[in-house]
Amino acid sequence: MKNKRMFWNIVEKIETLIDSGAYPPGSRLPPERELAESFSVSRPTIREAIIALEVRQRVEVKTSSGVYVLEMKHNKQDSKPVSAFELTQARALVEGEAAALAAVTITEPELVKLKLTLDAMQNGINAEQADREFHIIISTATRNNAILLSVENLWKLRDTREEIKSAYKNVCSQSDTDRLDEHKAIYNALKNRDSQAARSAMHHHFNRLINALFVVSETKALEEVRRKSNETRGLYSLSHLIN
Amino acid sequence: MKNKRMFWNIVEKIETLIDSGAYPPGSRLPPERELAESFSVSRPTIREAIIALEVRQRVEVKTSSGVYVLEMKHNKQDSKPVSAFELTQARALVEGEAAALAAVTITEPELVKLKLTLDAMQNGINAEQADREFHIIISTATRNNAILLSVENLWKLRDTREEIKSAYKNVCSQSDTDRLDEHKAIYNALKNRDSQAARSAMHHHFNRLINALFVVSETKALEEVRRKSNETRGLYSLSHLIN
DNA sequence: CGGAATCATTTGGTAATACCAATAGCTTAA
DNA sequence: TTAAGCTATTGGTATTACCAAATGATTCCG
Repeated sequence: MKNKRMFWNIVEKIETLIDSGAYPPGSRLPPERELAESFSVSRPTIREAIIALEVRQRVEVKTSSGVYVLEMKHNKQDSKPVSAFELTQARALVEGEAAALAAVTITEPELVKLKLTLDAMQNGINAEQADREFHIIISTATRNNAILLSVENLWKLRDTREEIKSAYKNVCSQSDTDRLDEHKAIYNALKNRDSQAARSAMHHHFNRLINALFVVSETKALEEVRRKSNETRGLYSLSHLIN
Repeated sequence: MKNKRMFWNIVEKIETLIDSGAYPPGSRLPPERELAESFSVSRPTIREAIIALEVRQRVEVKTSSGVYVLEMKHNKQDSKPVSAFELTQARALVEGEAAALAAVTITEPELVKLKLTLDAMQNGINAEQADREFHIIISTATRNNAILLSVENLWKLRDTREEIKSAYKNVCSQSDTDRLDEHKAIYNALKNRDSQAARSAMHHHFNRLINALFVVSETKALEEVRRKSNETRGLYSLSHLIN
């Protein structure tokens, strides 16, 4: 445990103090010497911790005046909560359009690479990796970096939210064959340069995912949760997109 | 100049050295004591600089071994070039779907707020601000934070890329009335809860934008050609032969 | 001769201390 | 009452020392 250097512990403690409200934004931290004594470490260690906090934009150091707590805007939790359902719906919309666009812009080499991810997934080796590549290749094939960035951002969202990751984990491990079939359908649509079919296949792909997520959440939840689930099902429906 | 604390200067110097290739990723930096001597500062100052670099994920410190340069993945390189065309196309797709979804989820208060942005735009006060609010309100109305985040990210892209900002500036300043009419069309579609119409109206909105961007870029390209031809005209001039 | 144990050196980690410079608050003098 | 100046506070930097872990060379044993 003590493998971490001392100053990281101090950083953690000070951050905890700040978050707890002991030192609200704008207020001044105790002098370095005091902190050193109260944490039973030397002053250099305290300085290192403060510098780490400064680089993280949690505090601002004013020479000869003190260390002041900053408002945390850009760095931390301005991130609105995003559920697995929201993420999936967003992916359906964005990647559906990406697929429709890619159908007319995808190149032969990219089709080959897509096929490779299908094979990898079929063989069960690195299925998750293959899944990600599949979607990224399609986004790249749009020849539009803004779209690629959007899709990548949604993946990043999936990676950073623990609850989303676990929800996806439950779903993906079950229905490997479904996923593979859907990827094949998307691939075929792209190969045929059929925008409509590509979009539709992508929508079905995510629609199945959303339903699976609901099944999982319903299975896991108690009666009351199930009731709420049914209420929100309408909210995240893709029915307006699916014929 | 020397207002900045010493260690920031050191951070800068070391980063420059790393970027210059003197210390490629994976390589080890000189020992702290050496760095201290070569930069003519004390060892604590070097340590502070290294800690700043560590927090920034530029280097990794291995106790008793050395500090090693990291691959810079997360921080930099999202610098894929994005043109105004790509951004606009992406916005058309994403916000088109957002509008279609919002048509069935938007609330009355949100419709009122949308109307207010129309009025503001009509009066010409803070037109840009009103424009942004219009699109953000619709994204919010989807009840999907993942979609809202995607739209916000695209706006952020617009704000951070200088060339995109100027391109948009040229276009927006011209066709105020077009933009207002299109916003009204979108608003009406949402008010009528017509998904198809909302998507279509949003697409038309961005389609006009793309066309306008083309006109601008063609104009600029023409100017560029003319400028270059004037340059080369001098270069290949025969005037010195002609009395 | 070769592999493994050992030891010394290197290198970062932490502490203690001293002094400097800028700030901020208080005191004092006009 | 106000402004000037002084002083204690506080961060900035340097120096020194010692510790612990990692590394590499050396040596010893099989």
